[in-house]
Amino acid sequence: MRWSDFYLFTTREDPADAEVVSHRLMVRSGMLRKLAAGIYTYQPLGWRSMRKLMEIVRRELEVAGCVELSMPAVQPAELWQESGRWQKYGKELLRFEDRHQRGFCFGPTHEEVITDLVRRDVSSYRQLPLSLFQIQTKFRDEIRPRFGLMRGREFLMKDAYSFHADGDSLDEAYRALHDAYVRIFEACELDYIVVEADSGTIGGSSSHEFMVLADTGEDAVLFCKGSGYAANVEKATTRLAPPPPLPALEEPEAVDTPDAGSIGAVTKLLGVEPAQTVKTLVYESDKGFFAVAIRGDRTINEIKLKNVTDSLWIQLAEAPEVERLTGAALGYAGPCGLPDEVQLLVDESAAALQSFVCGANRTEVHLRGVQWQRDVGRSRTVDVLLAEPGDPCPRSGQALEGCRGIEVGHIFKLGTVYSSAMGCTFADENGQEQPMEMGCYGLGIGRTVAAAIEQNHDDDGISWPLPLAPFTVLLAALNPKDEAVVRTAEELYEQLRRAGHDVLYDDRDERPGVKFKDADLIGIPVRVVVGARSLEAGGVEFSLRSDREKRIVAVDELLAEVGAVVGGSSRV
RNA sequence: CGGGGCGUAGCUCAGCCUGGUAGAGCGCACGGUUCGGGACCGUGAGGCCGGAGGUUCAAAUCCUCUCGCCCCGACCA
Repeated sequence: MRWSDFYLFTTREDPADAEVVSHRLMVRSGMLRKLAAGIYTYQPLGWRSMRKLMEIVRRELEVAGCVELSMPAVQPAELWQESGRWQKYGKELLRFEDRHQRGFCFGPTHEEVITDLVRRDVSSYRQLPLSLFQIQTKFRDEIRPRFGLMRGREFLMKDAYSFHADGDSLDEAYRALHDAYVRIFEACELDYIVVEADSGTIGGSSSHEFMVLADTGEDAVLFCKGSGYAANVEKATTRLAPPPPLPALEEPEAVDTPDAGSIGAVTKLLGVEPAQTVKTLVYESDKGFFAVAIRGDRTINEIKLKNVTDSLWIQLAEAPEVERLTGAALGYAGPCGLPDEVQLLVDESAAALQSFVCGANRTEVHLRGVQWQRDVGRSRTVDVLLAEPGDPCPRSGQALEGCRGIEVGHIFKLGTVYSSAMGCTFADENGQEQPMEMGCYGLGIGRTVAAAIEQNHDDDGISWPLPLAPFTVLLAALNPKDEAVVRTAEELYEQLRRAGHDVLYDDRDERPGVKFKDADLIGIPVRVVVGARSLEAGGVEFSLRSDREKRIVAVDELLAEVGAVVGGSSRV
């Protein structure tokens, strides 16, 4: 491709509204342009990288036995009402009506559509298992789109769905997709880890996320090198060591604790460790009020809390509400003697304490020597603890390490959640009707490309991993008025093209400095510069974006040099 | 939705506090000098100062309302 024929316009200045590197560089390099919040045009250069990734994804999914199809972006409300998600999905689901006032939404995901398709076509165990995928534009009306392609509203996603007669078959497909994802991210040369994940509104049992490691990642991950355990903090568990026990008392003792509405103040006043106390927080949800008791030094994981309470939404109750329910000022809530309308949940970390200090549900009073069995009413023990770096690994007991990641892939075992709700059934060997076991497997196309930039850039611009580079070779003719330079460059351009290389030929009438700066910015892996100076030195200048070490290569050896780095043809 | 910030030329921004009728750099066009790391000189085009209302002799500037965008939080494949 000749630059002069291509559609590629770089900018010198950073865009005012871009924060993270990938967003900034994609805009500056002419890959991406915002149309509205979270909605972008992929300019030709950006689209080429997306296409490279899509080809890798297609290749590996087909190896894993998936078949490509394409489903509508606009979906009828009835399907979503049938699965129950028309109510459940919230404001992220972009809903609208057609001219006949029929309800529609712009698909944020396609479980309903695919389940509807398969239930119409498939009726026997003999037709199973099946795996289908598409690469398609989704829309989620995110509360806060940000970071360019990392969290857009409209975005490209590869989504795959599998259908099975039994759980073993689902396990098999799940593993096959897992392995395909591994091959995809390996092929992209990305640094990533696979973590256990919360399954969110999609629902279902088992779930793993593929995280590209990056400090700008939106997700926090905990992992243990010893055991291989790795989980999103939303999901991560730990095995906390109990604190030194406090002496048992005959009965709880009320202590005046003026101005001690926080764990810090209470522990100071009573001379105990935060870990020897229990703090109680009151939550409000669509399932009513919950008091959550957790060890005083720890934080509640609200994702886990939402899951264990099976609620659509849950949030800390407002102060007046808390005061009404506990009969005490904020900061003095405790597990003893709560009204019936409040359900008590006790985190395992708190349940493990034999004798502890907690709020008395009386303003400026705490209790000490409280014991669960003896002093606290009906409660449910749950895991709602936010695990933190340094906590013991649930498998090996070694300290967990923390890092941040960009979620680029997420795979779920859905079980029969959708097939049951929507009557996607088959006849088994005995002629009995059964709901199909389902899996679903997402992979963010734009997000992966953005993640690749987060991981591969420097102060001057992008440094593409070869497989995702929009072009693999940049050929620059430095002085387009110098006949020898132009002749050599044109000849090399033809040679490289004929050899099947994806070559961008910078034939613009620009000063050398501009060409070099642009070359660094757009980050094509292999750079070949033809200039009067290089010709004098006996050839053309050859360098890699990754190290930028330049050397002169004879014109007739260039093809071999490029081939040695790039391999064979790489065109999209 | 809560908190904070920003909307002025294609882009990045100054001007606003203290009202007097529009600026810079980059980019663009033309001419000249340059030509291996975002050149220089000259000339020029380009703005309903996000929108609506108000105050005022006079509003980019002050007030009210609105729309859009960004950041933090809650939320999310």
